[in-house]
Amino acid sequence: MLQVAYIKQNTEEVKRKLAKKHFAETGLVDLIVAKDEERKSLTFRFDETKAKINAASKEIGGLMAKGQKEEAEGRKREVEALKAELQPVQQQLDEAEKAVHDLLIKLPNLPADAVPEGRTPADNEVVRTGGSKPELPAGAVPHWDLAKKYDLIDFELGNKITGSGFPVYKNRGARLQRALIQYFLDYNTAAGYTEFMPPLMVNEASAYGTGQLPDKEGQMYHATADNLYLIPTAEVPVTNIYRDTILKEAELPVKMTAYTPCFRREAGSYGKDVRGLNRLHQFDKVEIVQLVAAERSYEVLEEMVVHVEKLVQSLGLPYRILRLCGGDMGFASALTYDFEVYSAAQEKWLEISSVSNFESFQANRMKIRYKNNDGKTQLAHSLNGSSLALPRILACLLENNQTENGILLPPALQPYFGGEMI
RNA sequence: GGAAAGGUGCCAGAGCGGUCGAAUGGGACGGUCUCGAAAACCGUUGUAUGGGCAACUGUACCGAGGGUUCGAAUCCCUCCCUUUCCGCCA
Repeated sequence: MLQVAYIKQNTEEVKRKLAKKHFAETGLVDLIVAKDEERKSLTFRFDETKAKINAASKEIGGLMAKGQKEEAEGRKREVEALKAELQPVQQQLDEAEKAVHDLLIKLPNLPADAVPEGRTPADNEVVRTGGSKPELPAGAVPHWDLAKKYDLIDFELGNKITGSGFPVYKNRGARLQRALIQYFLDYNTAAGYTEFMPPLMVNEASAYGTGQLPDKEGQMYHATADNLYLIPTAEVPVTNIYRDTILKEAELPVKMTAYTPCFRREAGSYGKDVRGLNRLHQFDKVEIVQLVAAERSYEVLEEMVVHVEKLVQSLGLPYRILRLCGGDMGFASALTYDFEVYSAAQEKWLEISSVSNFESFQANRMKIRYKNNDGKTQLAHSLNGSSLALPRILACLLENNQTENGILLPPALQPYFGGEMI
């Protein structure tokens, strides 16, 4: 959520930046400014009247103590009148506050200057590429065939137990998942991230905090009997650890990592790219989250990108890093880098990580603040990224490393898996 | 699921319906002392939002939302949550 004060001071800039994100309703900006002015003057009137009432009530206390009953009664009638006067003001004030808030949460975060212009994924900017596309042996097949051939994943069984998009990993497929999770977590903790195992269900306040609610409600599985949501990413419970807290600047940066399954209803998913592991309702992911001082967030973003990049490199996968254009970015993000790896048999780039700086957008919703060294309290900046999402990594590992004798695992993974080949 | 208790500041923990933003203790921070540290002593230790150049000051906030009252942390109602005991159970 953007800060009203910022919007009021930089109205034109806000509109221009929203346009870059292809946010259509820039008229909301003027509405917010107007509503907030209304809120402010109502607040003034409310406070003024309330101050009179409080003062009079105090006097009544004194008069009663001295036994001056008639005087007290007189003051009481005055207060009654003031209260009648206050009542409609209070009502209007409540409405104005709610209106400002309801408008504010409709605005997406502003894109950073580095964000490329553009509307669709085709406009994303390739920042770097690495690795090289492998020469596949004759008769190379996509991962869903390999998964069957080596008995690693049973998609049909998942259909039976739950439904499509819930694969069952088995044998060395399950073992490889475990190895990847362990490897990713070790890699992250070695870089100073503290490991968490958070709840996989969150309450409304948490889902609101990271921006899943109110707009993206359809994306989450909702346990209505208890009003809890299955997490679409570890970002939700992990970032919410610090909801409503004021840190000391010395405590920053807060670096957290967590492995969790992620659940996505993907309500609006188009029937494309859904084969095999490409798009699932439940998948595993290791996430990294940082809370940092405002001045440092872009520096940290680059650090996180390099961190993820080295991890991808260690898996020996061909990859590219994209800077997302205004139209393709997420609602809450100010700058996002997507990582894609090349799935050689499908001949497709698959997104396996998204690293974003949210600046103070999430922190403002969650009230994550820090007291800086001058003693001033301000909003922290939050960042997160996948490090990494498992299914598509698995798909690439299988496809890119297939040989006639089996699948050769990258050296970094072998000790975790306990073998070289599948 | 049944029964009971309770939700107050960073934590613990007081709080006859009026002067309570809230005692006290601990912690943290600053200072005195010290070669340095500990101890001791002194001081500081809210958030949000208005007004003011500032000093300062108004308002709101004691789980959330309503209500009673001139006045609510204190009384009433609803909801949420926590703890303990019983039941069930990995």
